[in-house]
Amino acid sequence: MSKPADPSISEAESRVMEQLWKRAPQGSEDLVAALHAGTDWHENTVRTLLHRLIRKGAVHAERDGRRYLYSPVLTREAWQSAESRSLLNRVFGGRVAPLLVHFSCNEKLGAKDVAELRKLVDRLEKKERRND
Amino acid sequence: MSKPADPSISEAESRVMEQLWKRAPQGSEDLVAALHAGTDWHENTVRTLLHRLIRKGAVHAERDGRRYLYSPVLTREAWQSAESRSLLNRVFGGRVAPLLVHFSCNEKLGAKDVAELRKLVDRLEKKERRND
DNA sequence: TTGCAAACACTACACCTGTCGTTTTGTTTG
DNA sequence: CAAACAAAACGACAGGTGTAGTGTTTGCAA
Repeated sequence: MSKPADPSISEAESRVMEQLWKRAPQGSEDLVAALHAGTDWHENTVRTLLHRLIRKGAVHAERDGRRYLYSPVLTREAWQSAESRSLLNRVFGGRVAPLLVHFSCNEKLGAKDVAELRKLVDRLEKKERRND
Repeated sequence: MSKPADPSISEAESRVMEQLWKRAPQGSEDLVAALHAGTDWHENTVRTLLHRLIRKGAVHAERDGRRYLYSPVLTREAWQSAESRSLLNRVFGGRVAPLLVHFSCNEKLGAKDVAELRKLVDRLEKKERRND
């Protein structure tokens, strides 16, 4: 039943995960290439990060002839959830509203974003009325 | 003109900042007491964190007789902004909407939160209409 | 079978963090 | 003034991170 994959992924490690979330499984050569465009990491750097991710249970490696194919175990959604929750607790005392207000006020929201938000609020209010 | 106070505050350090944001200036004794309730940190731990915060430019210390009084330089808002932006970029590719959707869907929002959100959306829409 | 390059594994190292222990120093008081 | 004490400064140490260098295995070509 393999541990729940401790999601304490470091910044650099998350870059590797991003590649794996885009496409999997991948050999390290592809990963190195993809990451070299954008980070200039040495190929050993990528391998080290892969090892650490495997040790953390976030990535799975299976042999394929002379090399390995790597796949993500931790899902992007689970990671986003964990990171978001961490921010929420660390920075906003666990309360969602201040965070939403902060983002809405301080980040530029396009019309699309606002529309999205409005739909959301509508849904939330409907749900609320339903089970009050 | 003192540097802009690199906001890379660690988890433990932020606990100290929280105390200073509540009340400032404070002597280390008060800080130690306040933090001991809740963290069980040794008094030297708190002092070390204070020093690191000073070195980072996030806290200012001024002599007061035989001890120091500490005050925050970095504001809570600036810190929240920096942390939020970091999450946004690291985890959500810099796009706000997915983040808002994530929080709204995955965290339990109380009626108060929803009301808050609604006011927000109203304001945003009004602003939008005003300058379109 | 043997040697080679590719792919992988192991080691390194400096800096950050969490968490104190130890030494210095500036004050207060006998 | 000197001893004692408290506050602060400095040092420490293990574990994580960013970023690689060096050693080792191995499937394949000759």
